[in-house]
Amino acid sequence: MQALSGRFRNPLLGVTIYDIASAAGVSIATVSRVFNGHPRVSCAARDQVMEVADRLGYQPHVSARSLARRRANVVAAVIPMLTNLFFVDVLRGLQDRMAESEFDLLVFSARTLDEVDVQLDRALARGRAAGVLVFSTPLADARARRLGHTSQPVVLVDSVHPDFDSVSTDNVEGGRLAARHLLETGARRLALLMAHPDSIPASDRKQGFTEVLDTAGLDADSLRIVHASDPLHHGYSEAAGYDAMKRLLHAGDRPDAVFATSDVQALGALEALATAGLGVPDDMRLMGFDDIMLSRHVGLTTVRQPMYELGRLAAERLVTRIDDPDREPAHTVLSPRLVVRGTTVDTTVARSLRRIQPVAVS
Amino acid sequence: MQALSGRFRNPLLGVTIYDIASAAGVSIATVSRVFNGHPRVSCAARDQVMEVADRLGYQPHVSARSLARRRANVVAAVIPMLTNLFFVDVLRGLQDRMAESEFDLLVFSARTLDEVDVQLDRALARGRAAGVLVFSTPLADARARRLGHTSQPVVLVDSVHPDFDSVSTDNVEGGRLAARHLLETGARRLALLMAHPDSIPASDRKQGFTEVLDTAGLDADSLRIVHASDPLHHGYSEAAGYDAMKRLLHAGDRPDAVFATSDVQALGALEALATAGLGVPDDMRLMGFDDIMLSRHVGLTTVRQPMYELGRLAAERLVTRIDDPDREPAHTVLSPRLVVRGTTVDTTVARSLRRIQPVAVS
DNA sequence: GTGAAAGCGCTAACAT
DNA sequence: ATGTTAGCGCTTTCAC
Repeated sequence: MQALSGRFRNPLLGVTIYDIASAAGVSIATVSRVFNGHPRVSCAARDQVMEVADRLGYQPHVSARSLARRRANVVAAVIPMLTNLFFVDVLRGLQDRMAESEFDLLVFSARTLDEVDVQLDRALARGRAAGVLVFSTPLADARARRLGHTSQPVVLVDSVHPDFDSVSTDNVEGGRLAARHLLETGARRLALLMAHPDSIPASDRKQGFTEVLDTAGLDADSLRIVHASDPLHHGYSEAAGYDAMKRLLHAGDRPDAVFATSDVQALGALEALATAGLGVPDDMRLMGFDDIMLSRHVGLTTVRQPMYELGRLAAERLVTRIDDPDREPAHTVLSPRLVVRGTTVDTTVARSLRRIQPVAVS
Repeated sequence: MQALSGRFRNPLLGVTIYDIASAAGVSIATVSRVFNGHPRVSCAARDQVMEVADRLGYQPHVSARSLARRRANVVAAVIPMLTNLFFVDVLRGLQDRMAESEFDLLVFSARTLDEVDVQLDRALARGRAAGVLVFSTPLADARARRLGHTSQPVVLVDSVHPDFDSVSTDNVEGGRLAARHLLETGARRLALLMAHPDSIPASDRKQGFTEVLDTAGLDADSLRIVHASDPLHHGYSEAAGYDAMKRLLHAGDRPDAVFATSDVQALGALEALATAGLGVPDDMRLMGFDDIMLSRHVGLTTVRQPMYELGRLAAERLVTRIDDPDREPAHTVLSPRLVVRGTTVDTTVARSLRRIQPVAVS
């Protein structure tokens, strides 16, 4: 066995296939084949290569590999508003699925939807990622074109567009669940705390919500709608909820039930109510959307999105599409579920309900 | 201006510097120089190159770049227990700082400390990352050697080791703050809800905690210590806290104050108390550590770690070290802060305290 | 089954 | 200031 060749450098930093090849007495092609599970290699050669590689602590160089293969070994996730606990669970699902694949996960987070475009460009950089997951981002023309112009597989999470794979929750149905529940508790003067009006999920929830109210025969006056004033996080923030509730209370003619388009908003609203000295659910019923971890502790009634599954499925879909880029876009829609807690019904009732419908720990 | 050369492929997929060079009538070296901000290029050439690159939608290929430069364009963060809300805030700080740099962020999460080693290997793969951030991971010999053997810059977050840069909170001091506060509320029969005994942060908090009790002259009998039974998440979980509190109550001789080594544990403990029909703070005082977002809503007294700053500083430190790998390891220790809420003192008092010491929104 | 050789797209040292 | 050229470490034909 001859000594390591002239290519030898820092033994820890740069063991290359050349080093392995010369130490194992084979060509670099054989080494490469061994590391790519190529079938046409003799057992003898394979064993020899593996032994040497092990001894020298060889690791393939990821950039060299992806350059030669013309395929990146990471996927990118573009996530606006990581502050929203919603994304934490989704991210977990994503992580878990990706850990099983050959891909690593690049995370780009954005505080506003404008920042999303910047991060999207970073994520779509040539050779950067084998695929991109785009979270909760309305795909107006410019952005859709940008995504369409790339040959990279794209999967939309929590938003929908005909040209791309998507995984989302049935937000319209979620809105219906909320409306039905509030009506069932006896509420008649309702209010809707909206996120930014551009937000597709929020609009969908609104649609389902108002649809049920219409069907129930409530007139237009019985629903008040308050929009988030702050564009930050697209209105999905405690501050936005707090502020919206303040304005709602200030306007007089207090509603008896409020549906916020997200839990974070609802929590802000809850604080505004506490500050105003109002009790929940006695003075006002309140519910949110998402079922983030916090909501269980606070006892907030909400519509649960299967967040972890959302992340896992999205990752699954992306991996599938990377392997087969030419399939038709598929759209997966998950069902939301009502979770009744103490902010809409008397707590003793809520407790017994909770016992029947235990909180899922995903 | 001649047409694109034979190297021309998919106009969207693979515009290379060769395409730009021939279209702009310069050499590839000049194109490269323009894109690397090299000073010695004429304005004319620069403008011409930029114009063409813009028109053709050129983007440098990241893998090719990092291969040629011998430097990756991403940094990796290895994060155990992403479920713990603690990490969410740290991650935000990280993200914000990294967005300002040339580096993108690769996230590796692990559910247990064993998984950390697997993810660490992925993160340390040759050519993968320009640097690695390792979160909350005890660096026993094997792991420290593994990290020492790589030439990649490593920054420890929430743990300390002489060989590496680190950014952490003064956990011993945090433990002291907790003990002093509980003593001040009049508590005399104390209990400590520990995470896994291997956890360095938890041990440090314990050390500070017991130190103050000793100084105050409490005998050994007045402190009961319960360890997390479940190794998952290293004991930093609601389930662990719930279980530990159950065992504590079951053992009889109820303590009048409990310090949990993390907020998530404290929340679990809180549930166990509620289930047992015990009130807080009347029947028992309870406090945690971290000050995750949830704690404010629940009204949990706790010791706040500056999580966002932890993330930001760690990122800062890593970027610095990548630029200058030979500097001495630096250790930054941030100060924790007591945050008094309703689980240790009567709520009206807590409210007035809160007014004086408003919750920081980082 | 194996090796030689031609790239992958870029950077950087060396010329001029 | 600009071009030529030799890599970076790997994959992948194409011969044999």
